Amino acid sequence: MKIATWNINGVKARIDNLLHWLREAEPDIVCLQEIKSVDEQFPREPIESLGYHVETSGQKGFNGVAILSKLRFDEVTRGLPGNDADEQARFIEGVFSTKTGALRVVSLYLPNGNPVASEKFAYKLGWMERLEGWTRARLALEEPLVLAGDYNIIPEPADAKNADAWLDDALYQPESRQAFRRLTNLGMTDALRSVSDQPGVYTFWDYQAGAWQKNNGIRIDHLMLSPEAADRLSSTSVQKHTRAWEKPSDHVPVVVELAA
DNA sequence: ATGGTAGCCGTGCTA
Repeated sequence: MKIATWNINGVKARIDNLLHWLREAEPDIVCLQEIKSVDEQFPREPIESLGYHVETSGQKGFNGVAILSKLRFDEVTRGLPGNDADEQARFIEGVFSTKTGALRVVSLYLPNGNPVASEKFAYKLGWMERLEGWTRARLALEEPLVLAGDYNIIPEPADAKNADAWLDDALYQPESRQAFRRLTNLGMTDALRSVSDQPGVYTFWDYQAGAWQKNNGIRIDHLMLSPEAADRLSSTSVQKHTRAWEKPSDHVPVVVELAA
């Protein structure tokens, strides 16, 4: 079972790349972020033609998440609970039936939070607090759970080419990193980190200032696994080659393979 | 080096 996350940075602008990658990598479940599309405009037909079921939570212009799955959805839930005033499309949960039981997969797009001295950073921290509460409740189910997405968090210095350059950035604030660690402390496993703690594994390279050419990247796209999912983790992969494609997203897909 | 690029949608906002 191959489960992927990819911040696509505009699904309509990226549809050719997405279809090419789906054919090449053949993932079973794909979590997309920043689809930047309303649900009605999401290019679902060519994706469905490749054998995927499609569930979206979009909004106009920015944000928006989706899950593509070769398995049928048993349940779909949109939105992270805990703030009725929050209208940003950043969270969608799908439940699937596998040979070994239920599998829960979330596609999340955590707020960027910049600039730090703004209500945007407070929104980010509030969102993370809600995510922590949601995760604690879901962990009580003792099911395989994959929380996949763009966390907009650099967990450790080794997750940036030049961590010092991010000291004033919301992605690398102590509060952001602490909130990420709280997910780990609840029992969630950072899939990539658990396979290797080698530095220099990045998932995002800015379009600006030749970041890709200089390998000036950061690791901010994460798949967090419940114990029941982590027990089945067999491999991980960062699909770095897609960053060199024509019209690339600034993020690349990250894939985990779970046994059975 | 306080710029630079990209998407969406409309001439600004978000990242």
